[in-house]
Amino acid sequence: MDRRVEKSKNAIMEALIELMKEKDFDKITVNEIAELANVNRGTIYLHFEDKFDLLNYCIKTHLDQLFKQCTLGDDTSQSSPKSGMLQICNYLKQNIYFYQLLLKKRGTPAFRDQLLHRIQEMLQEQLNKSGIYQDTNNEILIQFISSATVGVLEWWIINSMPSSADETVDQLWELFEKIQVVGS
Amino acid sequence: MDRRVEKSKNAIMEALIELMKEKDFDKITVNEIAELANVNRGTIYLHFEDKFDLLNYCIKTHLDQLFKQCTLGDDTSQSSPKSGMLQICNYLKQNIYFYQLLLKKRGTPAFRDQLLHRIQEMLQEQLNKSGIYQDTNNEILIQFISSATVGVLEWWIINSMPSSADETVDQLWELFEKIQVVGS
DNA sequence: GTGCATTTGTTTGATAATCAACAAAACACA
DNA sequence: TGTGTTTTGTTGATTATCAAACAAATGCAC
Repeated sequence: MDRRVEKSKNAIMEALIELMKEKDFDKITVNEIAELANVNRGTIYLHFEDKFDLLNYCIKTHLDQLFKQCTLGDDTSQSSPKSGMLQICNYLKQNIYFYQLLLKKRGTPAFRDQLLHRIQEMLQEQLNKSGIYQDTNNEILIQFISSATVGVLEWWIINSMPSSADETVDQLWELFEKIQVVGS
Repeated sequence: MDRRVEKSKNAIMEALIELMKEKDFDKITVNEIAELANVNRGTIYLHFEDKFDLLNYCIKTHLDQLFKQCTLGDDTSQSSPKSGMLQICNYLKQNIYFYQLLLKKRGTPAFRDQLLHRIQEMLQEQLNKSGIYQDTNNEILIQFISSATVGVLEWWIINSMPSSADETVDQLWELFEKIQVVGS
């Protein structure tokens, strides 16, 4: 990708996030974003459909980073689903401000949706690998687990992570074991 | 000025300064600057003759900022030459790392020269205003005072500002009074 | 509602920055 | 000294960004 588009996109994304710290998403004007990003307003429309497209791209980029960083450890000895989840939690912790912002502020169910989708994909992959639960309806199972997981993560983030990452994942895994979706 | 050239120039300048913290000026390659600035190498040549031109521009920009900020207080009640010098010292203090870098590292007598020149201009203006010493040779006087002043500043900066700004300016002014270049 | 101001998307031509390639200069080193 | 490598400046073709202007849509006060 051309240096220029990368720089512009980054500046625009950062500007949006910065502005979202101060005011509601739909109170933010494209002009403000352009100004803070130090970019011509037209440049924003060059890369994004509109404000909403920009927000989605923003979220996507951050989730990309999260999942990339967390599957990066796959080549090490530790690559169990549980350690993957622990990595995710630790990454969330590092960027708590950003994720809290996206979950607390209304107007961004898009974030929850994308996160849910990612978790579902991750689970699907894990299930295919492990081969367990081959006989049951995977759709329902995935829906069940992913919703539960995202719910817990959502709670964990919004409440400023009252329990430690390890503790949280441990408890989560205990529940999984009870459902017998992971080896007890 | 076009947004793009400002952004590029700033990135390039910052990159050079960043690199000068680590290695000697003439060991720095244009490629490195471009890389760190995240700018095409050609872009550097678009704005600057070469490395040396860039360095001079760097220094000029920073001195511009210094003197602009320090003559900005002119509309307030305090605008005496002494308070001006105090402002300069305080500004130098704020950016000590940068100025120390330029004075300590060899290969940048350009900085001392530019600073001296600025001080001389400043003095010239002050002398024209006040009208004192009309009868003596202004050239020599300016040379004398500016050299002395820059010398003191140089010492002050290189030695990590061992005395406070007020203290330093007070002492400097005491000497000026002895030469009767300012009212005692 | 009516009018006024702001915001949105889009378009224009002009310009800056990009990449890739190049020859010449400077450098390293056997 | 000669040779291979790095760095330097420069070039040409292409793309991204710019500023300014515009009509349509939206919002807001009265």
